[in-house]
Parts: sequence; structure tokens; C-alpha cells
Amino acid sequence: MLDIQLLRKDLTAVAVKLASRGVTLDTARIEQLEAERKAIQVSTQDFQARRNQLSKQIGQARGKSEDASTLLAEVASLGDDLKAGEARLAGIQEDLSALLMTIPNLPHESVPVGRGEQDNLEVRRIGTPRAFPLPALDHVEIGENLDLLDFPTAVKITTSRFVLIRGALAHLHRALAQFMLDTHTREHGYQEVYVPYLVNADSMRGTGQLPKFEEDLFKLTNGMYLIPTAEVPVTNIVRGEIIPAENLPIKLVAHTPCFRSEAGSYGRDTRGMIRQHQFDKVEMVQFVRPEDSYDALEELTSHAEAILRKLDLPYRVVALCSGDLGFSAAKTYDLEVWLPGQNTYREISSCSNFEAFQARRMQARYRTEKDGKPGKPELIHTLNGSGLAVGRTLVAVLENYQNADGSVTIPEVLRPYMNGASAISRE
RNA sequence: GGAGAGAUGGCAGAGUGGUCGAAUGCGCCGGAUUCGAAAUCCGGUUUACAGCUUGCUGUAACGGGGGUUCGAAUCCCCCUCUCUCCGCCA
Repeated sequence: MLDIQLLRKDLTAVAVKLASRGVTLDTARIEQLEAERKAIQVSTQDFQARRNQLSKQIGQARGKSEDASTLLAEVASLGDDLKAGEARLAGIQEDLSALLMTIPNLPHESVPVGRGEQDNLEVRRIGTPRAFPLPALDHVEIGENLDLLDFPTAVKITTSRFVLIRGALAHLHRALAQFMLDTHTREHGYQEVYVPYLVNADSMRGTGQLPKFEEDLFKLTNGMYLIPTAEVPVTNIVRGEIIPAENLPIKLVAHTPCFRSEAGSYGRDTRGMIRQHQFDKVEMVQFVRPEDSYDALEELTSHAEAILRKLDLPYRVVALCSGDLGFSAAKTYDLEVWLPGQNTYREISSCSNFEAFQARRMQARYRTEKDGKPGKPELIHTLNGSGLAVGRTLVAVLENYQNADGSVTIPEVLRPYMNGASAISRE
């Protein structure tokens, strides 16, 4: 959610920035609603002040057992105007906030301007794709040849876009998540958290999935939602809280399954594990002081990169352009891993600074200090990033570590998690 | 699932129709006292929004929503959550 003050003060500048995201702001409607709001709020508050004053006098008169009938008559005359004003004001406030909830965040000044994916800016490229003597297989062939990746059975159990993983590959999948959590907790200073996978609508609104993107979510019959990312439960930990300044930054990491309906992605990535209704992800979340959030974004991104480096997977870092940014993000770096089977880089992590956008929706604040004295509560900045998407990391390991004999070498750093095994072969 | 109790400020906890944004205690901040500290004493200490002379004034908020009333923390209805007992259960 944007700051309503900013819209009042500089609506044109907001509209210009949003235009760079490809979003047209209905400035005329906002101006009109604001003008109405102001007029009605002032008059309504005047009515309320008068009513409160008269009511107080009635109470005093009653206390002295005096006649209050003239006061009662006057307050009665306020009645209809007051009620009508209150109702109109509530209606307009509702319209305004509903509108505000659907406006995306403003891009940071460092975000490249562009329309879509093709305008994203490659920031750096790390590692060299390995040369394969024969055309590299994709993870589906590798996994099915090993008899450890089973899509047809998953379809039988549920529907498409699910997978069944067996044996050493399931173990490798678990090892990856463990390795990521251990790295972030031991080397990067994150506290591990275990969180609910079902959340309420308030939490979904807090991080920005609702009200605009309900069709991307799985909703249960009791009104709860399956989380599309650990970002939702983890970030909402601080919803409605005022955090002592000395507790910042707070750095949390969680390993959760993620559920996405993938509505509207029919035909895209239908093969393999790239786009699934259910996948595991290790997610890092940071709560920081506003002045620290852009340093924190670089740091967070480097934490996600550390996993790819340790796994020795070639990747590149891409700064999303204004037109490709997610709804709540002010700036995002995508990490794209090299997939030999697709002969391309594919997204494996997304690291974003949301500035105060989510914090304002959640009313997540921290207590500032002025010369050692407690000051006013101010909105924190929130960040998060995948560190990493576990399913896609498994894909990347399979494809990058495949051998000509059909086996897959286990990356060094994962071997302690795999009982020391160095490769996965057909059992 | 059944029966009952409850939800008030950072915390504890009063308040059952009016001068209550809310007693009191704890905590926190400032000051006095002290060589310094503890103890003691004095003062301060919620948030959001609006208006304008930016410091004041006003409005709203006692789990959430609705209602009764000139006036609701207080009365009525609905919802959510918490606790206790019983049942069931990984």
C-alpha cells in the first residue's frame, strides 16, 4: 500500500512512476474522491463535536435534575445530517482504501525502466556452463532414466503439475533444503522458523497477495488459504507489532511447501518440475530500518547466491525492470540458474525490497529513538528472497551434474547430507 | 463435538449508561535527592486521522462487525479468538 499522504501531495509524480510499470492511475477519480472525503470529513467531524458537546451538557443537566428538553431538541435536529454524513464518509473512505489496496508499489530510482522480461538488466554472470560431449538431457529424462522421478503416478494421485520423487532423489531433495537452512542459519545469521502453511485473509492482504491475486491461490472451504510462499506467514509475524529499534534487523528463514494455482499459465512449462502446484522453498525474510533496506537487499541477494556458489551452479543476477516487477516490490533481483537441458538460464530465486509497502498494509512498525529517548513508531522495511527454490535447485543439480552413463554426481557440499555418497545411479 | 468463563493501554488489572482515552500498580522517560547508585519523592508516558496560524484544536478507537440511546468500555445481536472441564485425536 502506498502512503495516502504521498498521493495527496504529489499525485502526478506517483502516476508517472506507476506508468513506468505499465499501470495507469485514475488520477481524476482519486482527486474527486479526495475532494469529497475532505469536505465530508470536516463537516461530519463538526457535527460529531457538536453532538458530543450537547450530550455532555444533557448529562450535566440530568445530574442537577434540570430540564434538558431544549438540548434534546437541538441534538435531535442534528441527527439526520450527522447519520448521513457518517455514512457517506465511511463509504468514501472504503472506496479510497479499496482503490489504494490495488495500486502496486513504486519502483526504486535504481530500477531500470522497461516493459517486460526482455528489458531486465543482467547485473553479473557467475560460473561457466559445463561443456557436454553429447546434447545434455533435461531433468525429466535424467530422473525417469534413474526411475526416481515419476510424473504419471503423481497425475494419477492428483492432477498434472505435481510430481512423485523416489529414493535417492527424494533424499537429495531433502538434503538440499537442509543444506540451505544450515547455511543461512550458521553463516548468514538467520533464525530458523517453522510456520503455518494455512493462513487467513488478513495475512494475504498484509503481504499483497490479496485482494488482487486471489485466482493464483488455493482457497479452502473455511476461508483459509494455502501459502504460495513462506513470505506470507513469515512476514506477517510482525503484523500489527511495534518492534523495539534495537531488535532490528530481524532475519528469519523458513523451509515450507508452496502452493500455487498457476491459473493463466496453461501450456507454459508443462513438462517437468519447473512449474508445479506444490514445491518446496527455503525463504529468507528481513525486517530492517528504512535507511538500511537497500544494503539489506544486496546482502540478502548475496545469501541466495552463496547457495548457488557452494553448489557450483552457473547463474546470473538480473535486475528486474519496472515493467516486470511484482505488485509489492520496489526493487527485485532475480537469480537465474543455468539449465543445460533447456540451454538457458531459469529463475531460481527472487530477492525483493518492499520498502514500507507491506509494512503499511500490516501496520508493522518500530520504535525510533531520538537522543536515546523513545520516539514515534515508524514503518519498518520488509525484504525477502528465495534461498532457494528447492525443486528448481534439484532440477539444476540433475542437469548440471549429469554424467554420460546416466548417473548424477552429488555436489561436494551435499555429500555430508547424503551419507557420504558421491553419485546417484540407477538402483 | 458438548458445557462454562473471558477478551480493557507495553504488562497486570479496575471500571456495568454521562465530567472515562479510561482508576491503581508495574514498566519506561525526565527531574529532585545522592560522591554515585538503590530506595524515596515530583512530573510525563496509546494510536490513527483531519483541520489550520506546526502548535494547538477536533474526530475516532476498550477483540471485530452491527444495533439500542441525546450519550456505550458499560445494554442487545452476530462473528472471531483465548481459557477451563468433558469427549475425540497425530
